[in-house]
Amino acid sequence: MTQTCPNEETMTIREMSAAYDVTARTLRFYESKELLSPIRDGSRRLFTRRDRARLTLILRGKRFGFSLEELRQLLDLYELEDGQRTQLRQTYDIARQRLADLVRRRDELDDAIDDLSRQIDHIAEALAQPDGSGTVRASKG
Amino acid sequence: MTQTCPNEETMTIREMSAAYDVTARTLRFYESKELLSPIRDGSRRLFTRRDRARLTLILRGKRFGFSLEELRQLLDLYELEDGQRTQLRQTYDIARQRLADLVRRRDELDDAIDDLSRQIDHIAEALAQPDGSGTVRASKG
DNA sequence: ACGACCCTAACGTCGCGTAACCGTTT
DNA sequence: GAAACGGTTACGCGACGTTAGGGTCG
Repeated sequence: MTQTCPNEETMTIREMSAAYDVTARTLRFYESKELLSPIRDGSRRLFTRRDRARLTLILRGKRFGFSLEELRQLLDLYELEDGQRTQLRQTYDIARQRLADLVRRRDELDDAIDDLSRQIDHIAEALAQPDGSGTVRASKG
Repeated sequence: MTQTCPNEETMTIREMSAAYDVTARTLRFYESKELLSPIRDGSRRLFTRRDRARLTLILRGKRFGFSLEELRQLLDLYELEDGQRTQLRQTYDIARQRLADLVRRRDELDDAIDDLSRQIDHIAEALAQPDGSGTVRASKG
């Protein structure tokens, strides 16, 4: 053992990927994008509490539709000066923007679901027909 | 004019992109993926009614969450022998699969929207605080 | 000779997955 | 000596965007 445990709070890449259900590749990728910055034990990565906090935010943020680049910027803002009014304001604004985007996306998805449901019903009807009365043609609108 | 108008029904790439609100690049890309097959006037593309019908389906399909490859297959099925039972069956099955996917995605989106809304409320509270009582820290989950 | 339009070819983007190949530790 | 972990490099996908460079009209 060169230095098996420099700090009880650190985790190996395996432990991280198990704990957060992401691949090791993803963790390395996030490091390369400067979203995480694990310390090193030789060549091996050791992820700190800070990395874990950031990863939590990253994974959440992704669910919100943030891009990794946007998340990096947000994390850096948090890091810079925590609780600072201006940054918080920016985060708030960006978050509200995102929310609006998500809602818009969902509405589109709703439309798509309605449309596809109707299409499926039409196909079902056509399938129920005894013979090829050939009225399936996809146009009409 | 070498052959300005071989058919009144054809459209140039510009006309297409204007009519369907897609870029010329997209149309060329779709041709390269064999989703469209415009005829040529020299090197220039002329899009036929058939191309337009297909593009309509493609753009719809994309809203349904179909990939271009899936759409190509579906279009080819339609083309092959219209109204044929087996193909219709396949289309139906694929469409139902897609629908399930879309619904799952929407549910996730709903969750994300709820989460983000709550986050925004928290930030709003923090912003309402008179001083930096520093309780913004993103963890807690 | 000019702009407006067209073309092809090919690299850039995003978020990783998936090898491939190598070294170290157990 | 082989399994199980770690590492780096680098190509692949999907759906185009984006130069770069050149041809063809009126």
